Amino acid sequence: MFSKTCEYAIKAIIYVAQKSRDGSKVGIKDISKGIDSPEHFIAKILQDLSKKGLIQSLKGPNGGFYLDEESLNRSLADIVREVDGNKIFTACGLGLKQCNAHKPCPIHYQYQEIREKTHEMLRDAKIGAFSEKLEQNTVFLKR
Amino acid sequence: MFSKTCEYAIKAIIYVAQKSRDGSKVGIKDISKGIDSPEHFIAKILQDLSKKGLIQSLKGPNGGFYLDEESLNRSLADIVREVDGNKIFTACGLGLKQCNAHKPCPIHYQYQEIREKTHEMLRDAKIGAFSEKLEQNTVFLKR
DNA sequence: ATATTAAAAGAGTAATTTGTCTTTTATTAT
DNA sequence: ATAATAAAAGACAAATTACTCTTTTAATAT
Repeated sequence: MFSKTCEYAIKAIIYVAQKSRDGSKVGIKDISKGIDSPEHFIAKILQDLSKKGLIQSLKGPNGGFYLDEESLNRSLADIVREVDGNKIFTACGLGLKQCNAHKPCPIHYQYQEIREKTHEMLRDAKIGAFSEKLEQNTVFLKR
Repeated sequence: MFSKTCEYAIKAIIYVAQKSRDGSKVGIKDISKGIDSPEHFIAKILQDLSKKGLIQSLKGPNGGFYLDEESLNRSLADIVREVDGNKIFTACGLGLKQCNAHKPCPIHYQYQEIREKTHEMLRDAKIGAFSEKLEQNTVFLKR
């Protein structure tokens, strides 16, 4: 479904969203442990997301990653689009470059439905919405 | 969604299904052109599928690939399972090793639905069912 | 029997994705 | 100002996926 990079990105952002609710900032080590990902790898990923404005950061003591209001209101679809591109929302299931109602692949219409459902699910999943469930341990980011 | 290998496998099998309806056999070059794939690569893939019994082959003059009755009655799900494994039907959307109703990831239930729809679509898609549409040019395997 | 045909097998290379390590830059507390 | 902290940046390394090329084996037609 998603690349490893994208999986880590999603988990990291959800993790930071919850951990920085009180205004504090979250360090790489904390994040990497919290989502069970390679430390330097997630560092790279967050640098990219930071450049793209999907996460905020501050260097130095008491520095770390956090999310501003805008970032909190984003959906998983926004993250996925930035990290994996929009092929998951648009590409043909069999890899055809041109695949549409006029010249459909054998699974065009069936896969279109799945793409739409996927898009819907990611669009409806707002970053900020998971914090409470994480807090209450009714959803998890590792294991 | 699928690996390149799996995309080629699906297209090749559907192609062979149609082309060998009259009892003839289809050569690698023909297949590779018919589905627009690298010739030697699809050769490797078909060797594997042949070992696994998802496609039949015969060497020598007038040899090539074809599908027996059993193979024609298989679904795309069977091919996908053999080529990419069953992670597409079972794995967690965020890559968690343990992810279930008891310890769900943030998108567990939503993604479960998508997995089920995907499974359903592939299970219902029988290899033999595409031949007529291909013949009539209402579905396509390349471009 | 022999030449021809076409898949099977094997041994690579190339590209992409995933992950690691080291150095630099920015921020803050003292 | 200086030391400490933590992200940014850059250069690799490993693993996986995608693809290529050559040789061998099996079947068939003559």
